[in-house]
Amino acid sequence: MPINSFENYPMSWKPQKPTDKPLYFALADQLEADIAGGVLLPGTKLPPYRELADYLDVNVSTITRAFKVCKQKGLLSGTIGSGTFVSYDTTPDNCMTRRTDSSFLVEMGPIFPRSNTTEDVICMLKKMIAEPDFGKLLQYGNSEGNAWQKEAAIKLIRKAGYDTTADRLIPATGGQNAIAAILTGLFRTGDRIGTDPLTYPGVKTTAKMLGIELIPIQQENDEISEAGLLHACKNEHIKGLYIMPDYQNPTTHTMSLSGRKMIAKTAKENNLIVIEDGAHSMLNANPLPAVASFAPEHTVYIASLSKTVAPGFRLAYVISPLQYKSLLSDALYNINLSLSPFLTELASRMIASESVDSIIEEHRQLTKNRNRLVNHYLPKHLLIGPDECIFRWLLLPENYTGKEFEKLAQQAGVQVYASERFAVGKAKPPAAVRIVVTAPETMDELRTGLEVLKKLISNK
Amino acid sequence: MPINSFENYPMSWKPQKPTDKPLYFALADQLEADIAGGVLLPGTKLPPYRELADYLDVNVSTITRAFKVCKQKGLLSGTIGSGTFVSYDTTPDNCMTRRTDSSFLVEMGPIFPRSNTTEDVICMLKKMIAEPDFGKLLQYGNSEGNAWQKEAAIKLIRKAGYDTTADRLIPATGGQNAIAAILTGLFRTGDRIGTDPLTYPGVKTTAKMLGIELIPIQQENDEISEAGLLHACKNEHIKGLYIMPDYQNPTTHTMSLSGRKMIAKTAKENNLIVIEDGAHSMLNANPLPAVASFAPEHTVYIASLSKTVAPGFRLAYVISPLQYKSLLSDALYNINLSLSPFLTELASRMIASESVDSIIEEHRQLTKNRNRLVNHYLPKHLLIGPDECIFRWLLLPENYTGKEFEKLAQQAGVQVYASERFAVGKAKPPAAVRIVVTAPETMDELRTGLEVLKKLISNK
DNA sequence: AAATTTGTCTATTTACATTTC
DNA sequence: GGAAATGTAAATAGACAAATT
Repeated sequence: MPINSFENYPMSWKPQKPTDKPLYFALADQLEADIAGGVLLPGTKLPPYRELADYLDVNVSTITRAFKVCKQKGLLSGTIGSGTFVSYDTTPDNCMTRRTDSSFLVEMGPIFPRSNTTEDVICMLKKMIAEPDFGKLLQYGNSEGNAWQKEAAIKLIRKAGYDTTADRLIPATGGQNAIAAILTGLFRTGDRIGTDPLTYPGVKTTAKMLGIELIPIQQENDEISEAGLLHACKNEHIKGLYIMPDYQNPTTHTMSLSGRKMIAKTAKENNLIVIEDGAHSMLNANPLPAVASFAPEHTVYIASLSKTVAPGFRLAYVISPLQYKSLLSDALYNINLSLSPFLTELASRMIASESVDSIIEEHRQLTKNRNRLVNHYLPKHLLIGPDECIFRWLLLPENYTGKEFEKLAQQAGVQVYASERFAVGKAKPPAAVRIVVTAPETMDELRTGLEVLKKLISNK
Repeated sequence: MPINSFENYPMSWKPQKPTDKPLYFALADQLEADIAGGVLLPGTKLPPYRELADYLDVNVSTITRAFKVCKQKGLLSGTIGSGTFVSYDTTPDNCMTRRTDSSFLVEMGPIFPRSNTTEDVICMLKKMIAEPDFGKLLQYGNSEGNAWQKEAAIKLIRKAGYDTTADRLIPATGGQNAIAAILTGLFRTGDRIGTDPLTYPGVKTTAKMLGIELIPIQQENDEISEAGLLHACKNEHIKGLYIMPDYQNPTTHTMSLSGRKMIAKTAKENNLIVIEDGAHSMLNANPLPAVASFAPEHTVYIASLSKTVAPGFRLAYVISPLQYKSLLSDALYNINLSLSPFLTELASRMIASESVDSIIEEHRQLTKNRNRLVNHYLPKHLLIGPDECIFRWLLLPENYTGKEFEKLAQQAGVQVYASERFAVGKAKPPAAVRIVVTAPETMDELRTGLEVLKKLISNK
């Protein structure tokens, strides 16, 4: 029997004690239902384990076990000393690809590059078809890709700030595919990975699916701090760290050289697996060296070739430390079996072609042009991010939350993504939204969208 | 302190008690190392939990926990009453795609279809390139695929024995990709899935990676028996069942109508998720109805379109019960983001084209022709499987194990796959190998391979 | 047929380390 | 700066159920 009566003490959550199901299981279920049902709001502090245990007349460990289930689902986030909180990173609708039913919306939500390579691709295709060996590309391929394809990739990746070798390359069908393979191949349910407090939602959903806990790392000057990282290594036992050093999604922040070196050093000293997502590194004409350059044996680098050069071709490379190569190869094999040799060949030829530099440059120009329009419409002091970045981070006036703004914008016909979509853990996300400047089909559409956003901001 | 001295009792495994690491962890590690190192051979019976606990002077539960880790890795397999055994399903080299360095080998190991559609594809490509909307196929696609593509797929899947609707279809990049998505989306670490005692290795490796335990189901007349399935539901708490009803890999068995109905019925009654792999269903000109036909709300059907019609195009469809649709869509999104719209369009057009029937028929003829040659070389009483199947199951004479035979064949220049590669759990796999008759590039190569196999069989 | 063997599972015990106040 | 609050995790206890003998 409970010793104290808690009827006088306000408890933020009062679960029922079940009779049929296992206790820990039933508690986890109730908690999940109450979070989903809005009974428990993000940021809510839950009662201490011992208090709950006392209230239900069970042992502390039973509470621990119940809460662990929810933590692996990304619903809770706790710290010794301060307590357990409901996470902000609930992701009801996280779809990042274009909705089919929303042609009436100005789309500035999901990240779409806008590069027109149609003519070049057609030209390349015609050449390929005419070659005598074309038929071979329609059979099953080997899983590795061939030598010249890798060399072409290496040449391109060098431009993104990482100089590597062919024996470390493993092809994947796009950056998200690479992330999924890395998380399944190198991590297991219950493992923890550090991230920025706001991070790419594709990592959030995948980690959630696999039961991997994401731990937000404390920042300083908008990037991961040494103290925060060390703290997470020591106290949260993180096994890996996911970062996007160039034009971080969604904050657009580019990590300093010293920050990169610090992460490399810390990774080596604490045997961390750094997952470095180079998704946007190619946008930069003069990128800083990748973290992988400083710690190649502790960094898995993701080079997404589809973004600028060959959109829609679904080709990325994982550049693996030698120690993890076979695990990663196996994981990619388990997920994909093999890539389409035809598509790989086509994408590789595009990458290796003479026009590749001009394609990239053209894309940069287009992005700058669009951003000029964005700068024109939106107030400078609220708009974060350089003109080369294909998305911007828009801070909101007082009394808006990102979520509210997203909804209002949607009602006004413009899709943007609120900061809540990117939030990891219990910390309240800032009032901000991400706007993808290259997503609207035309300049006119972009203008329409910006006008709506401008009006919404001025209203408050 | 241990009460008894076990020095007089032979214990099949005597672990060290560690001092530094956690007990359960260290024990799991030792066990894994000893299995990998050959100290513990497949089939070995380990000491009972209580005996080990007594010997190490720890609690039974500690042993349970240590062994659980290994079970999730597929290394152990235990039953109440009979004890714990080292599994046969160790998979050192399970790569099913063509090796790059083995052009000197006659390849009859991995499953390659051999269908020549080059001319048709070139024709289709030329048409597509000329169309004004071609450029759209090079952008990011929506994740769902469009309506006519789905209709084309449905028409084809109907020929494989399952009549379904477009709202259940989710595209994937090939059958293995579909399996990975189903296992990550609908199952979690620690869940159990029933399989045939010999099953497709792609499921084995993926399950192992995800910590999902595969439970072999007892058979009767070469297919899963009702008693065996019920037993696994009740006692092993399986949450799913993986089956390949047509030309089962590797035994070539095609499941009876009553077997299909039994599985559908049992799945409904026990709320099982049946994963029905239709990989080879299209090989059959008159297939029986799919299990999914009898239990559409409990069966996730995998329709692999790449195998016969569009090899190398990496297109498959997951046909999902409505209750699991969003979980599976999310999982495929997390793994792939989206498919290449270009490749999907190309493959879909091939599937929808008028020549699709003749392509399939041609492939069937080719397979039959090759199998006639196989029948000619190998003894009838050892050779399992119909002439329409692209692989055969070769029983071996006494004193061979599959593994030994595979090795000898390899040394003689022929690659086949031993039964051990397909084995699940502790049961000793039969002495047999799988030979893929469509894998060799030419008829001559096939003949060369068969001559080698024939000689090896006669020698003993 | 009953007793014994054997694995499974939830909940508890206990020690521990960090953060907060 | 020390005590209290708080979460973590390994190991144990004990009830349970199936398979074997």
